Amino acid sequence: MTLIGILLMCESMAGKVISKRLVTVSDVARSAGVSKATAARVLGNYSTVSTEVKDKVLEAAKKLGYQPNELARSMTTGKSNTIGVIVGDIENPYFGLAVRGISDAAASAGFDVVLSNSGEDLTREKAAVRVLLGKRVDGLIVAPSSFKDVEHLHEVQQSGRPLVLLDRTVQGLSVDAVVADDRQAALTATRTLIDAGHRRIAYISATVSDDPVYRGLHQIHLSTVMERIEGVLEASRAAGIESPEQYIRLSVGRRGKGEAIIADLLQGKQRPTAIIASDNLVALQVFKTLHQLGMNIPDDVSLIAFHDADWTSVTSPPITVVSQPVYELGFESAQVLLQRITDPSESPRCRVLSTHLIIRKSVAAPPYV
Amino acid sequence: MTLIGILLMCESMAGKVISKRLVTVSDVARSAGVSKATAARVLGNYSTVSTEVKDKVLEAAKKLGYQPNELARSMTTGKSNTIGVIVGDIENPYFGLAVRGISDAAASAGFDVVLSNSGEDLTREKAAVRVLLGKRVDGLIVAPSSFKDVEHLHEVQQSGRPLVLLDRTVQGLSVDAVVADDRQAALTATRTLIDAGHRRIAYISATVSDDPVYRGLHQIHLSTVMERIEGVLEASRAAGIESPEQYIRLSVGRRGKGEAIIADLLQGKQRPTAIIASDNLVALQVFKTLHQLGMNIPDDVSLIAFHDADWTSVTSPPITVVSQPVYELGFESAQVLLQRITDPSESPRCRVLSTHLIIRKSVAAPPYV
DNA sequence: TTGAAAGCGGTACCAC
DNA sequence: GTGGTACCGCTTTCAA
Repeated sequence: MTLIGILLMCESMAGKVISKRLVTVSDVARSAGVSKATAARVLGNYSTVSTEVKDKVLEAAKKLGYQPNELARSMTTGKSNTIGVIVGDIENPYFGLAVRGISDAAASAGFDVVLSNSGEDLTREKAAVRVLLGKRVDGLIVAPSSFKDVEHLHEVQQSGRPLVLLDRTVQGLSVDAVVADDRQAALTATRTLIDAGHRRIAYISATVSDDPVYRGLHQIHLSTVMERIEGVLEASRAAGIESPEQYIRLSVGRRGKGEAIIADLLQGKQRPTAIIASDNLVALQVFKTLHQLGMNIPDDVSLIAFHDADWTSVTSPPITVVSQPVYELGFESAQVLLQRITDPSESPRCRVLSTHLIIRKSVAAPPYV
Repeated sequence: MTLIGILLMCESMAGKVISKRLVTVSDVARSAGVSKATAARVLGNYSTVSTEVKDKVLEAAKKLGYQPNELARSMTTGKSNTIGVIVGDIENPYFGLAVRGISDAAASAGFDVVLSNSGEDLTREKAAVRVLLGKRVDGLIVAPSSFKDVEHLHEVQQSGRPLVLLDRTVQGLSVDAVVADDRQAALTATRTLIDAGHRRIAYISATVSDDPVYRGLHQIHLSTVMERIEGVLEASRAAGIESPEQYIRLSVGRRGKGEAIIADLLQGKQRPTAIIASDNLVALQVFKTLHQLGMNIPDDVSLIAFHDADWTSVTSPPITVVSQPVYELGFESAQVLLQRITDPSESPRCRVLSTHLIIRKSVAAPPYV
């Protein structure tokens, strides 16, 4: 019916269909025989208008198929009712779930979400920040791909729009953040393995690095990775394990030679007897590599993976995992952001959501102690 | 350095920090001692400006920390350089992957992506369409949650902005679409099971319905589901199987009593000997239920699942799957959309991307033939 | 309660 | 090559 209205209008205009020109407040006003201001008042429902005039305008609006131009609206008000989100990799179920948390929180507050994918690339992340800021989002949620280079995040703050960090923190910036207790999680996971008798424990991360062999913190760009490595090392050292860092490997991402790196690690003579995988993609690669090598979980190698993806319970053996409150991470970060948008006065806080270990069947005593 | 510029400016303004007011073209023009028009020309890099003036403007812009207001830009040009995307469930890795395809295609053409989540809810989908249209996206990619109710999609077309359907088609609307060959896929999967000796083949879908038992096509809202059911039934009938529809079940989604529905189905006296799962979430539930029931794959029940999620190869047994070109579905749909944005003249086409079966170990002969 | 008009921050067309 | 200015579609004073 609305559609018919549009068609009629278009055709009535000198007989030829004009589909480009959209219906504006002025059009509605003219059609309803009132001023533009009055029409605007009822269409944007602010101020007060007499009931009869209001009806008249509404009717005209419906007849013409009026749709407000949010761009124009945002331009005058300065608010877009939109929050920008920049994640590392939307293909990763981890972020998918977090984004749903964000969407849900935003939607229930009447906010829209604009999503950008940085691909864990700092350059793209910076570009995304510029774009989103350019679109005048009311606030930004970012999972920063580097905790070292934060100039662009600083610019967000300078623009006066609130910023919330998701999943990861950065250095040298006073900003709200919602993260998981990665250090503690790594500590717990490592201790669990140590308690089971392991002394050679590998941590395998997907984080990119020139060298897959860990040489030091300078290779690390993600706060989560750093936290976890520190957690692993702390637990190891507390147990008197010597040079535990020799078993750390990086760059085991989606597109790379991850399985080769894992195979190398497992074929050294002093091979690890247990592996902690930084996410389930890494866990998957460990699984496949182990299978190819004819090794068994948990008899030959024990495994603990970060992130309780739903499938980790149906493998054989089912995988012991660090369960992270991913949805909550997203939901909470959006909550914080919306709060800051409403009232920017409060000072930044870092919220740490806790994880817990879900014990399944992928951890056992090491093959030879 | 940019930041310092901003700070200086703010502080130089009567000593108090003014963070609200953003730098505009006029500000830059004034600072550079040129007209607004000239400044605009270099800042928006159109038309021609002498090199020296250009440098002067650029310098002033950098000093003040000018950031273009894309909203204003879009308003005058009528283009936002943004495409809107509405998917059913971003948490589903299937859509996550498709969205990455879309993002990649869009990014390489200099377009941004605004994402909305319908949650497979028609009302939310309609709202999302309105919002995105209101934000003046240049085009829309939608995975429609119903092929029957398409009024809102019609409105998109009426607005003059191109629309591309992703993964699913609708009825009564001439529109571009990029989908997989679901019917053919279901046909092939079913035949594979029939060839293995199965006569009682269940199709289990996540699509919501009041009644988990299939009574007829009127329960179905998704074109993909319809296509697949038809494929299953056609292959079954061709093999002389009687009333194959008795084994179809619906509503086995994330939040529901999916496992109970599956358990019921498997405990009937004429239980199916093979199952086709509509996605890997369903497959997962089948896996778990079977395990609880003490049944084995493939000895007691054979399984074929739609979507080759990475984990389906590490279960035991690894699952035979219908591999869908999900990333390509997204990438291609964006390509088509961008093409339509550039040149709206061509008439709509439906592109069907082909799937293929990946044989693994979850299919065997039925337990008793 | 209603109307007229001044912006918001750009673009684009017009003279000069 | 540059400057002046009329828009884009809406919100928001300010008067009437």
